Amino acid sequence: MENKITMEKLVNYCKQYGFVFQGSEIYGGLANSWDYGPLGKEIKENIKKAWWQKFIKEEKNNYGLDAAIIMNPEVWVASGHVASFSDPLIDCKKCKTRHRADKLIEEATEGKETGDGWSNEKLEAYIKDNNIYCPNCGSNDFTEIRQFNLLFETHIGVTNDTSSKVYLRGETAQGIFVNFANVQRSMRAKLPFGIGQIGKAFRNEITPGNFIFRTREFEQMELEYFCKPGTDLEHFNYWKNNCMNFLYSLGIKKENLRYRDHEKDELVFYSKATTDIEYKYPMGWGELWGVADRTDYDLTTHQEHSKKELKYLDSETNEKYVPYVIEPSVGVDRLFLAVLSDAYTEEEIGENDTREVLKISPVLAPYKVAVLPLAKKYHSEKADEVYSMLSKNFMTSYDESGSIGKRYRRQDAIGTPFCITVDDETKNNNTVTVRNRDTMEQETISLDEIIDYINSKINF
RNA sequence: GCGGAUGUAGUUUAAUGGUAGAACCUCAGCCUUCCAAGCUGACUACGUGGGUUCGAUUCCCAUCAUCCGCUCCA
Repeated sequence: MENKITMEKLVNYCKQYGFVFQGSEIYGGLANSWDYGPLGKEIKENIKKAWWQKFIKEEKNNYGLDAAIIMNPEVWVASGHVASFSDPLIDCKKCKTRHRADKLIEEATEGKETGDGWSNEKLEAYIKDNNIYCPNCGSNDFTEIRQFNLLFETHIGVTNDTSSKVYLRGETAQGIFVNFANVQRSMRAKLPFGIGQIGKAFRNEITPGNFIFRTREFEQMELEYFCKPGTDLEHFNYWKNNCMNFLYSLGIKKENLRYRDHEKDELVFYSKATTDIEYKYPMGWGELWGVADRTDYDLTTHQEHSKKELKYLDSETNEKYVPYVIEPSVGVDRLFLAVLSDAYTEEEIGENDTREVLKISPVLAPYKVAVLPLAKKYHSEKADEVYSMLSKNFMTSYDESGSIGKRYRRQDAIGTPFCITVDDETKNNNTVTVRNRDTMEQETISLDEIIDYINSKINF
């Protein structure tokens, strides 16, 4: 039975309840920028906390890092981002198709000229002088070449001279690679070990879209797991499984998850093998988590460019080598999108009655508990006390407006797992009624036990 | 970046060359002691900027944003 939410509905839902708003909305927005509202911020934080718990805290040999967003620009030259993040693109004025200028030349000359490393002027001149035609419509009326560099550029200092040009990081991974030796030494780490990082990355995507699925500013949770060459496949498979199990543990439905191995011709140049964990988003299957065997590409290239040795001395064999690295990389925003679209449900209860329920894991729920005085007039004061007590332990919501049923529905819609009703019994016997989001069942619990009770249900 | 479509309260929508009506939501009051009750009232909208016109939410242009397709996707 498919109960899949449409993207349009999800966007409205997110706005309505304060999960995600359009960025800079009162100024007409900014394309593909989104702001996380009060509830979205909580979920995002919980997602990051869960990842950190699983991939850093609970792994004996994994360490955390928080590297700078703006790095020495040489980092991006070394990594290959500056060169291959930018393609010389050219548009056919007649049929409006877009082509890569170097590929046009390569195809037209059947490989005699590749256009590799040519300046834009040279590419343009060659296309003009040699009457290279648009493969789509046969015209040779092209626009000028435009360089699309996926890295955001900015400048350090007040003058915009090129020497001060820097980039916003296009991935958090490079911060890890350049700190490989620092972490290894300071933590006295032995292979295999991992370094993980959560942080923002920036890419000037040509076509972002699908809500928060692809944006120009996004947050990554990346682990770089360093290992001895030759053992990489074993670790690759281990992390593939681990990532999938993590998703299961967050309550994401198995039928909405799958592995997809990259084909040989699809692999990026540095990678030996890549498997995506895909999720069935409202718009269809799409990448959620990429697990890549990056070999020793990154450390080797940084070693060459920085002239600093990034080898590991294996104390067992007395060998020195550049470790291989397995990279499981997931976007916080994509995981957020997956979690929300997976949890959103419209449930029929009784005849002609539905309730909106966010069946999100209690671990990720923005509010863990809501305090509801049964009758505002008689129970608000006591409910305040209960709120004060709970809010020291949990994200707690408070609502005294409307009927009790209405308030349950509001909490259902934002995924609060427990509603605590304060009534005369609370005043007289120190007990509250706890109502469960999923079962809609109630039980009576003493106020003395309530914190332990909730804790037992929401811990990861 | 190209092509197409769209743009009215938070949401869904109605009508109109003479500045807009509703439903849901929200809020307040009355009522109400456990699953969207009722009554009364309140708040809130023509994406933005130009142009045509006596007068534009309506027509035209630009712009911004969203959606679909193309392109791209370290």
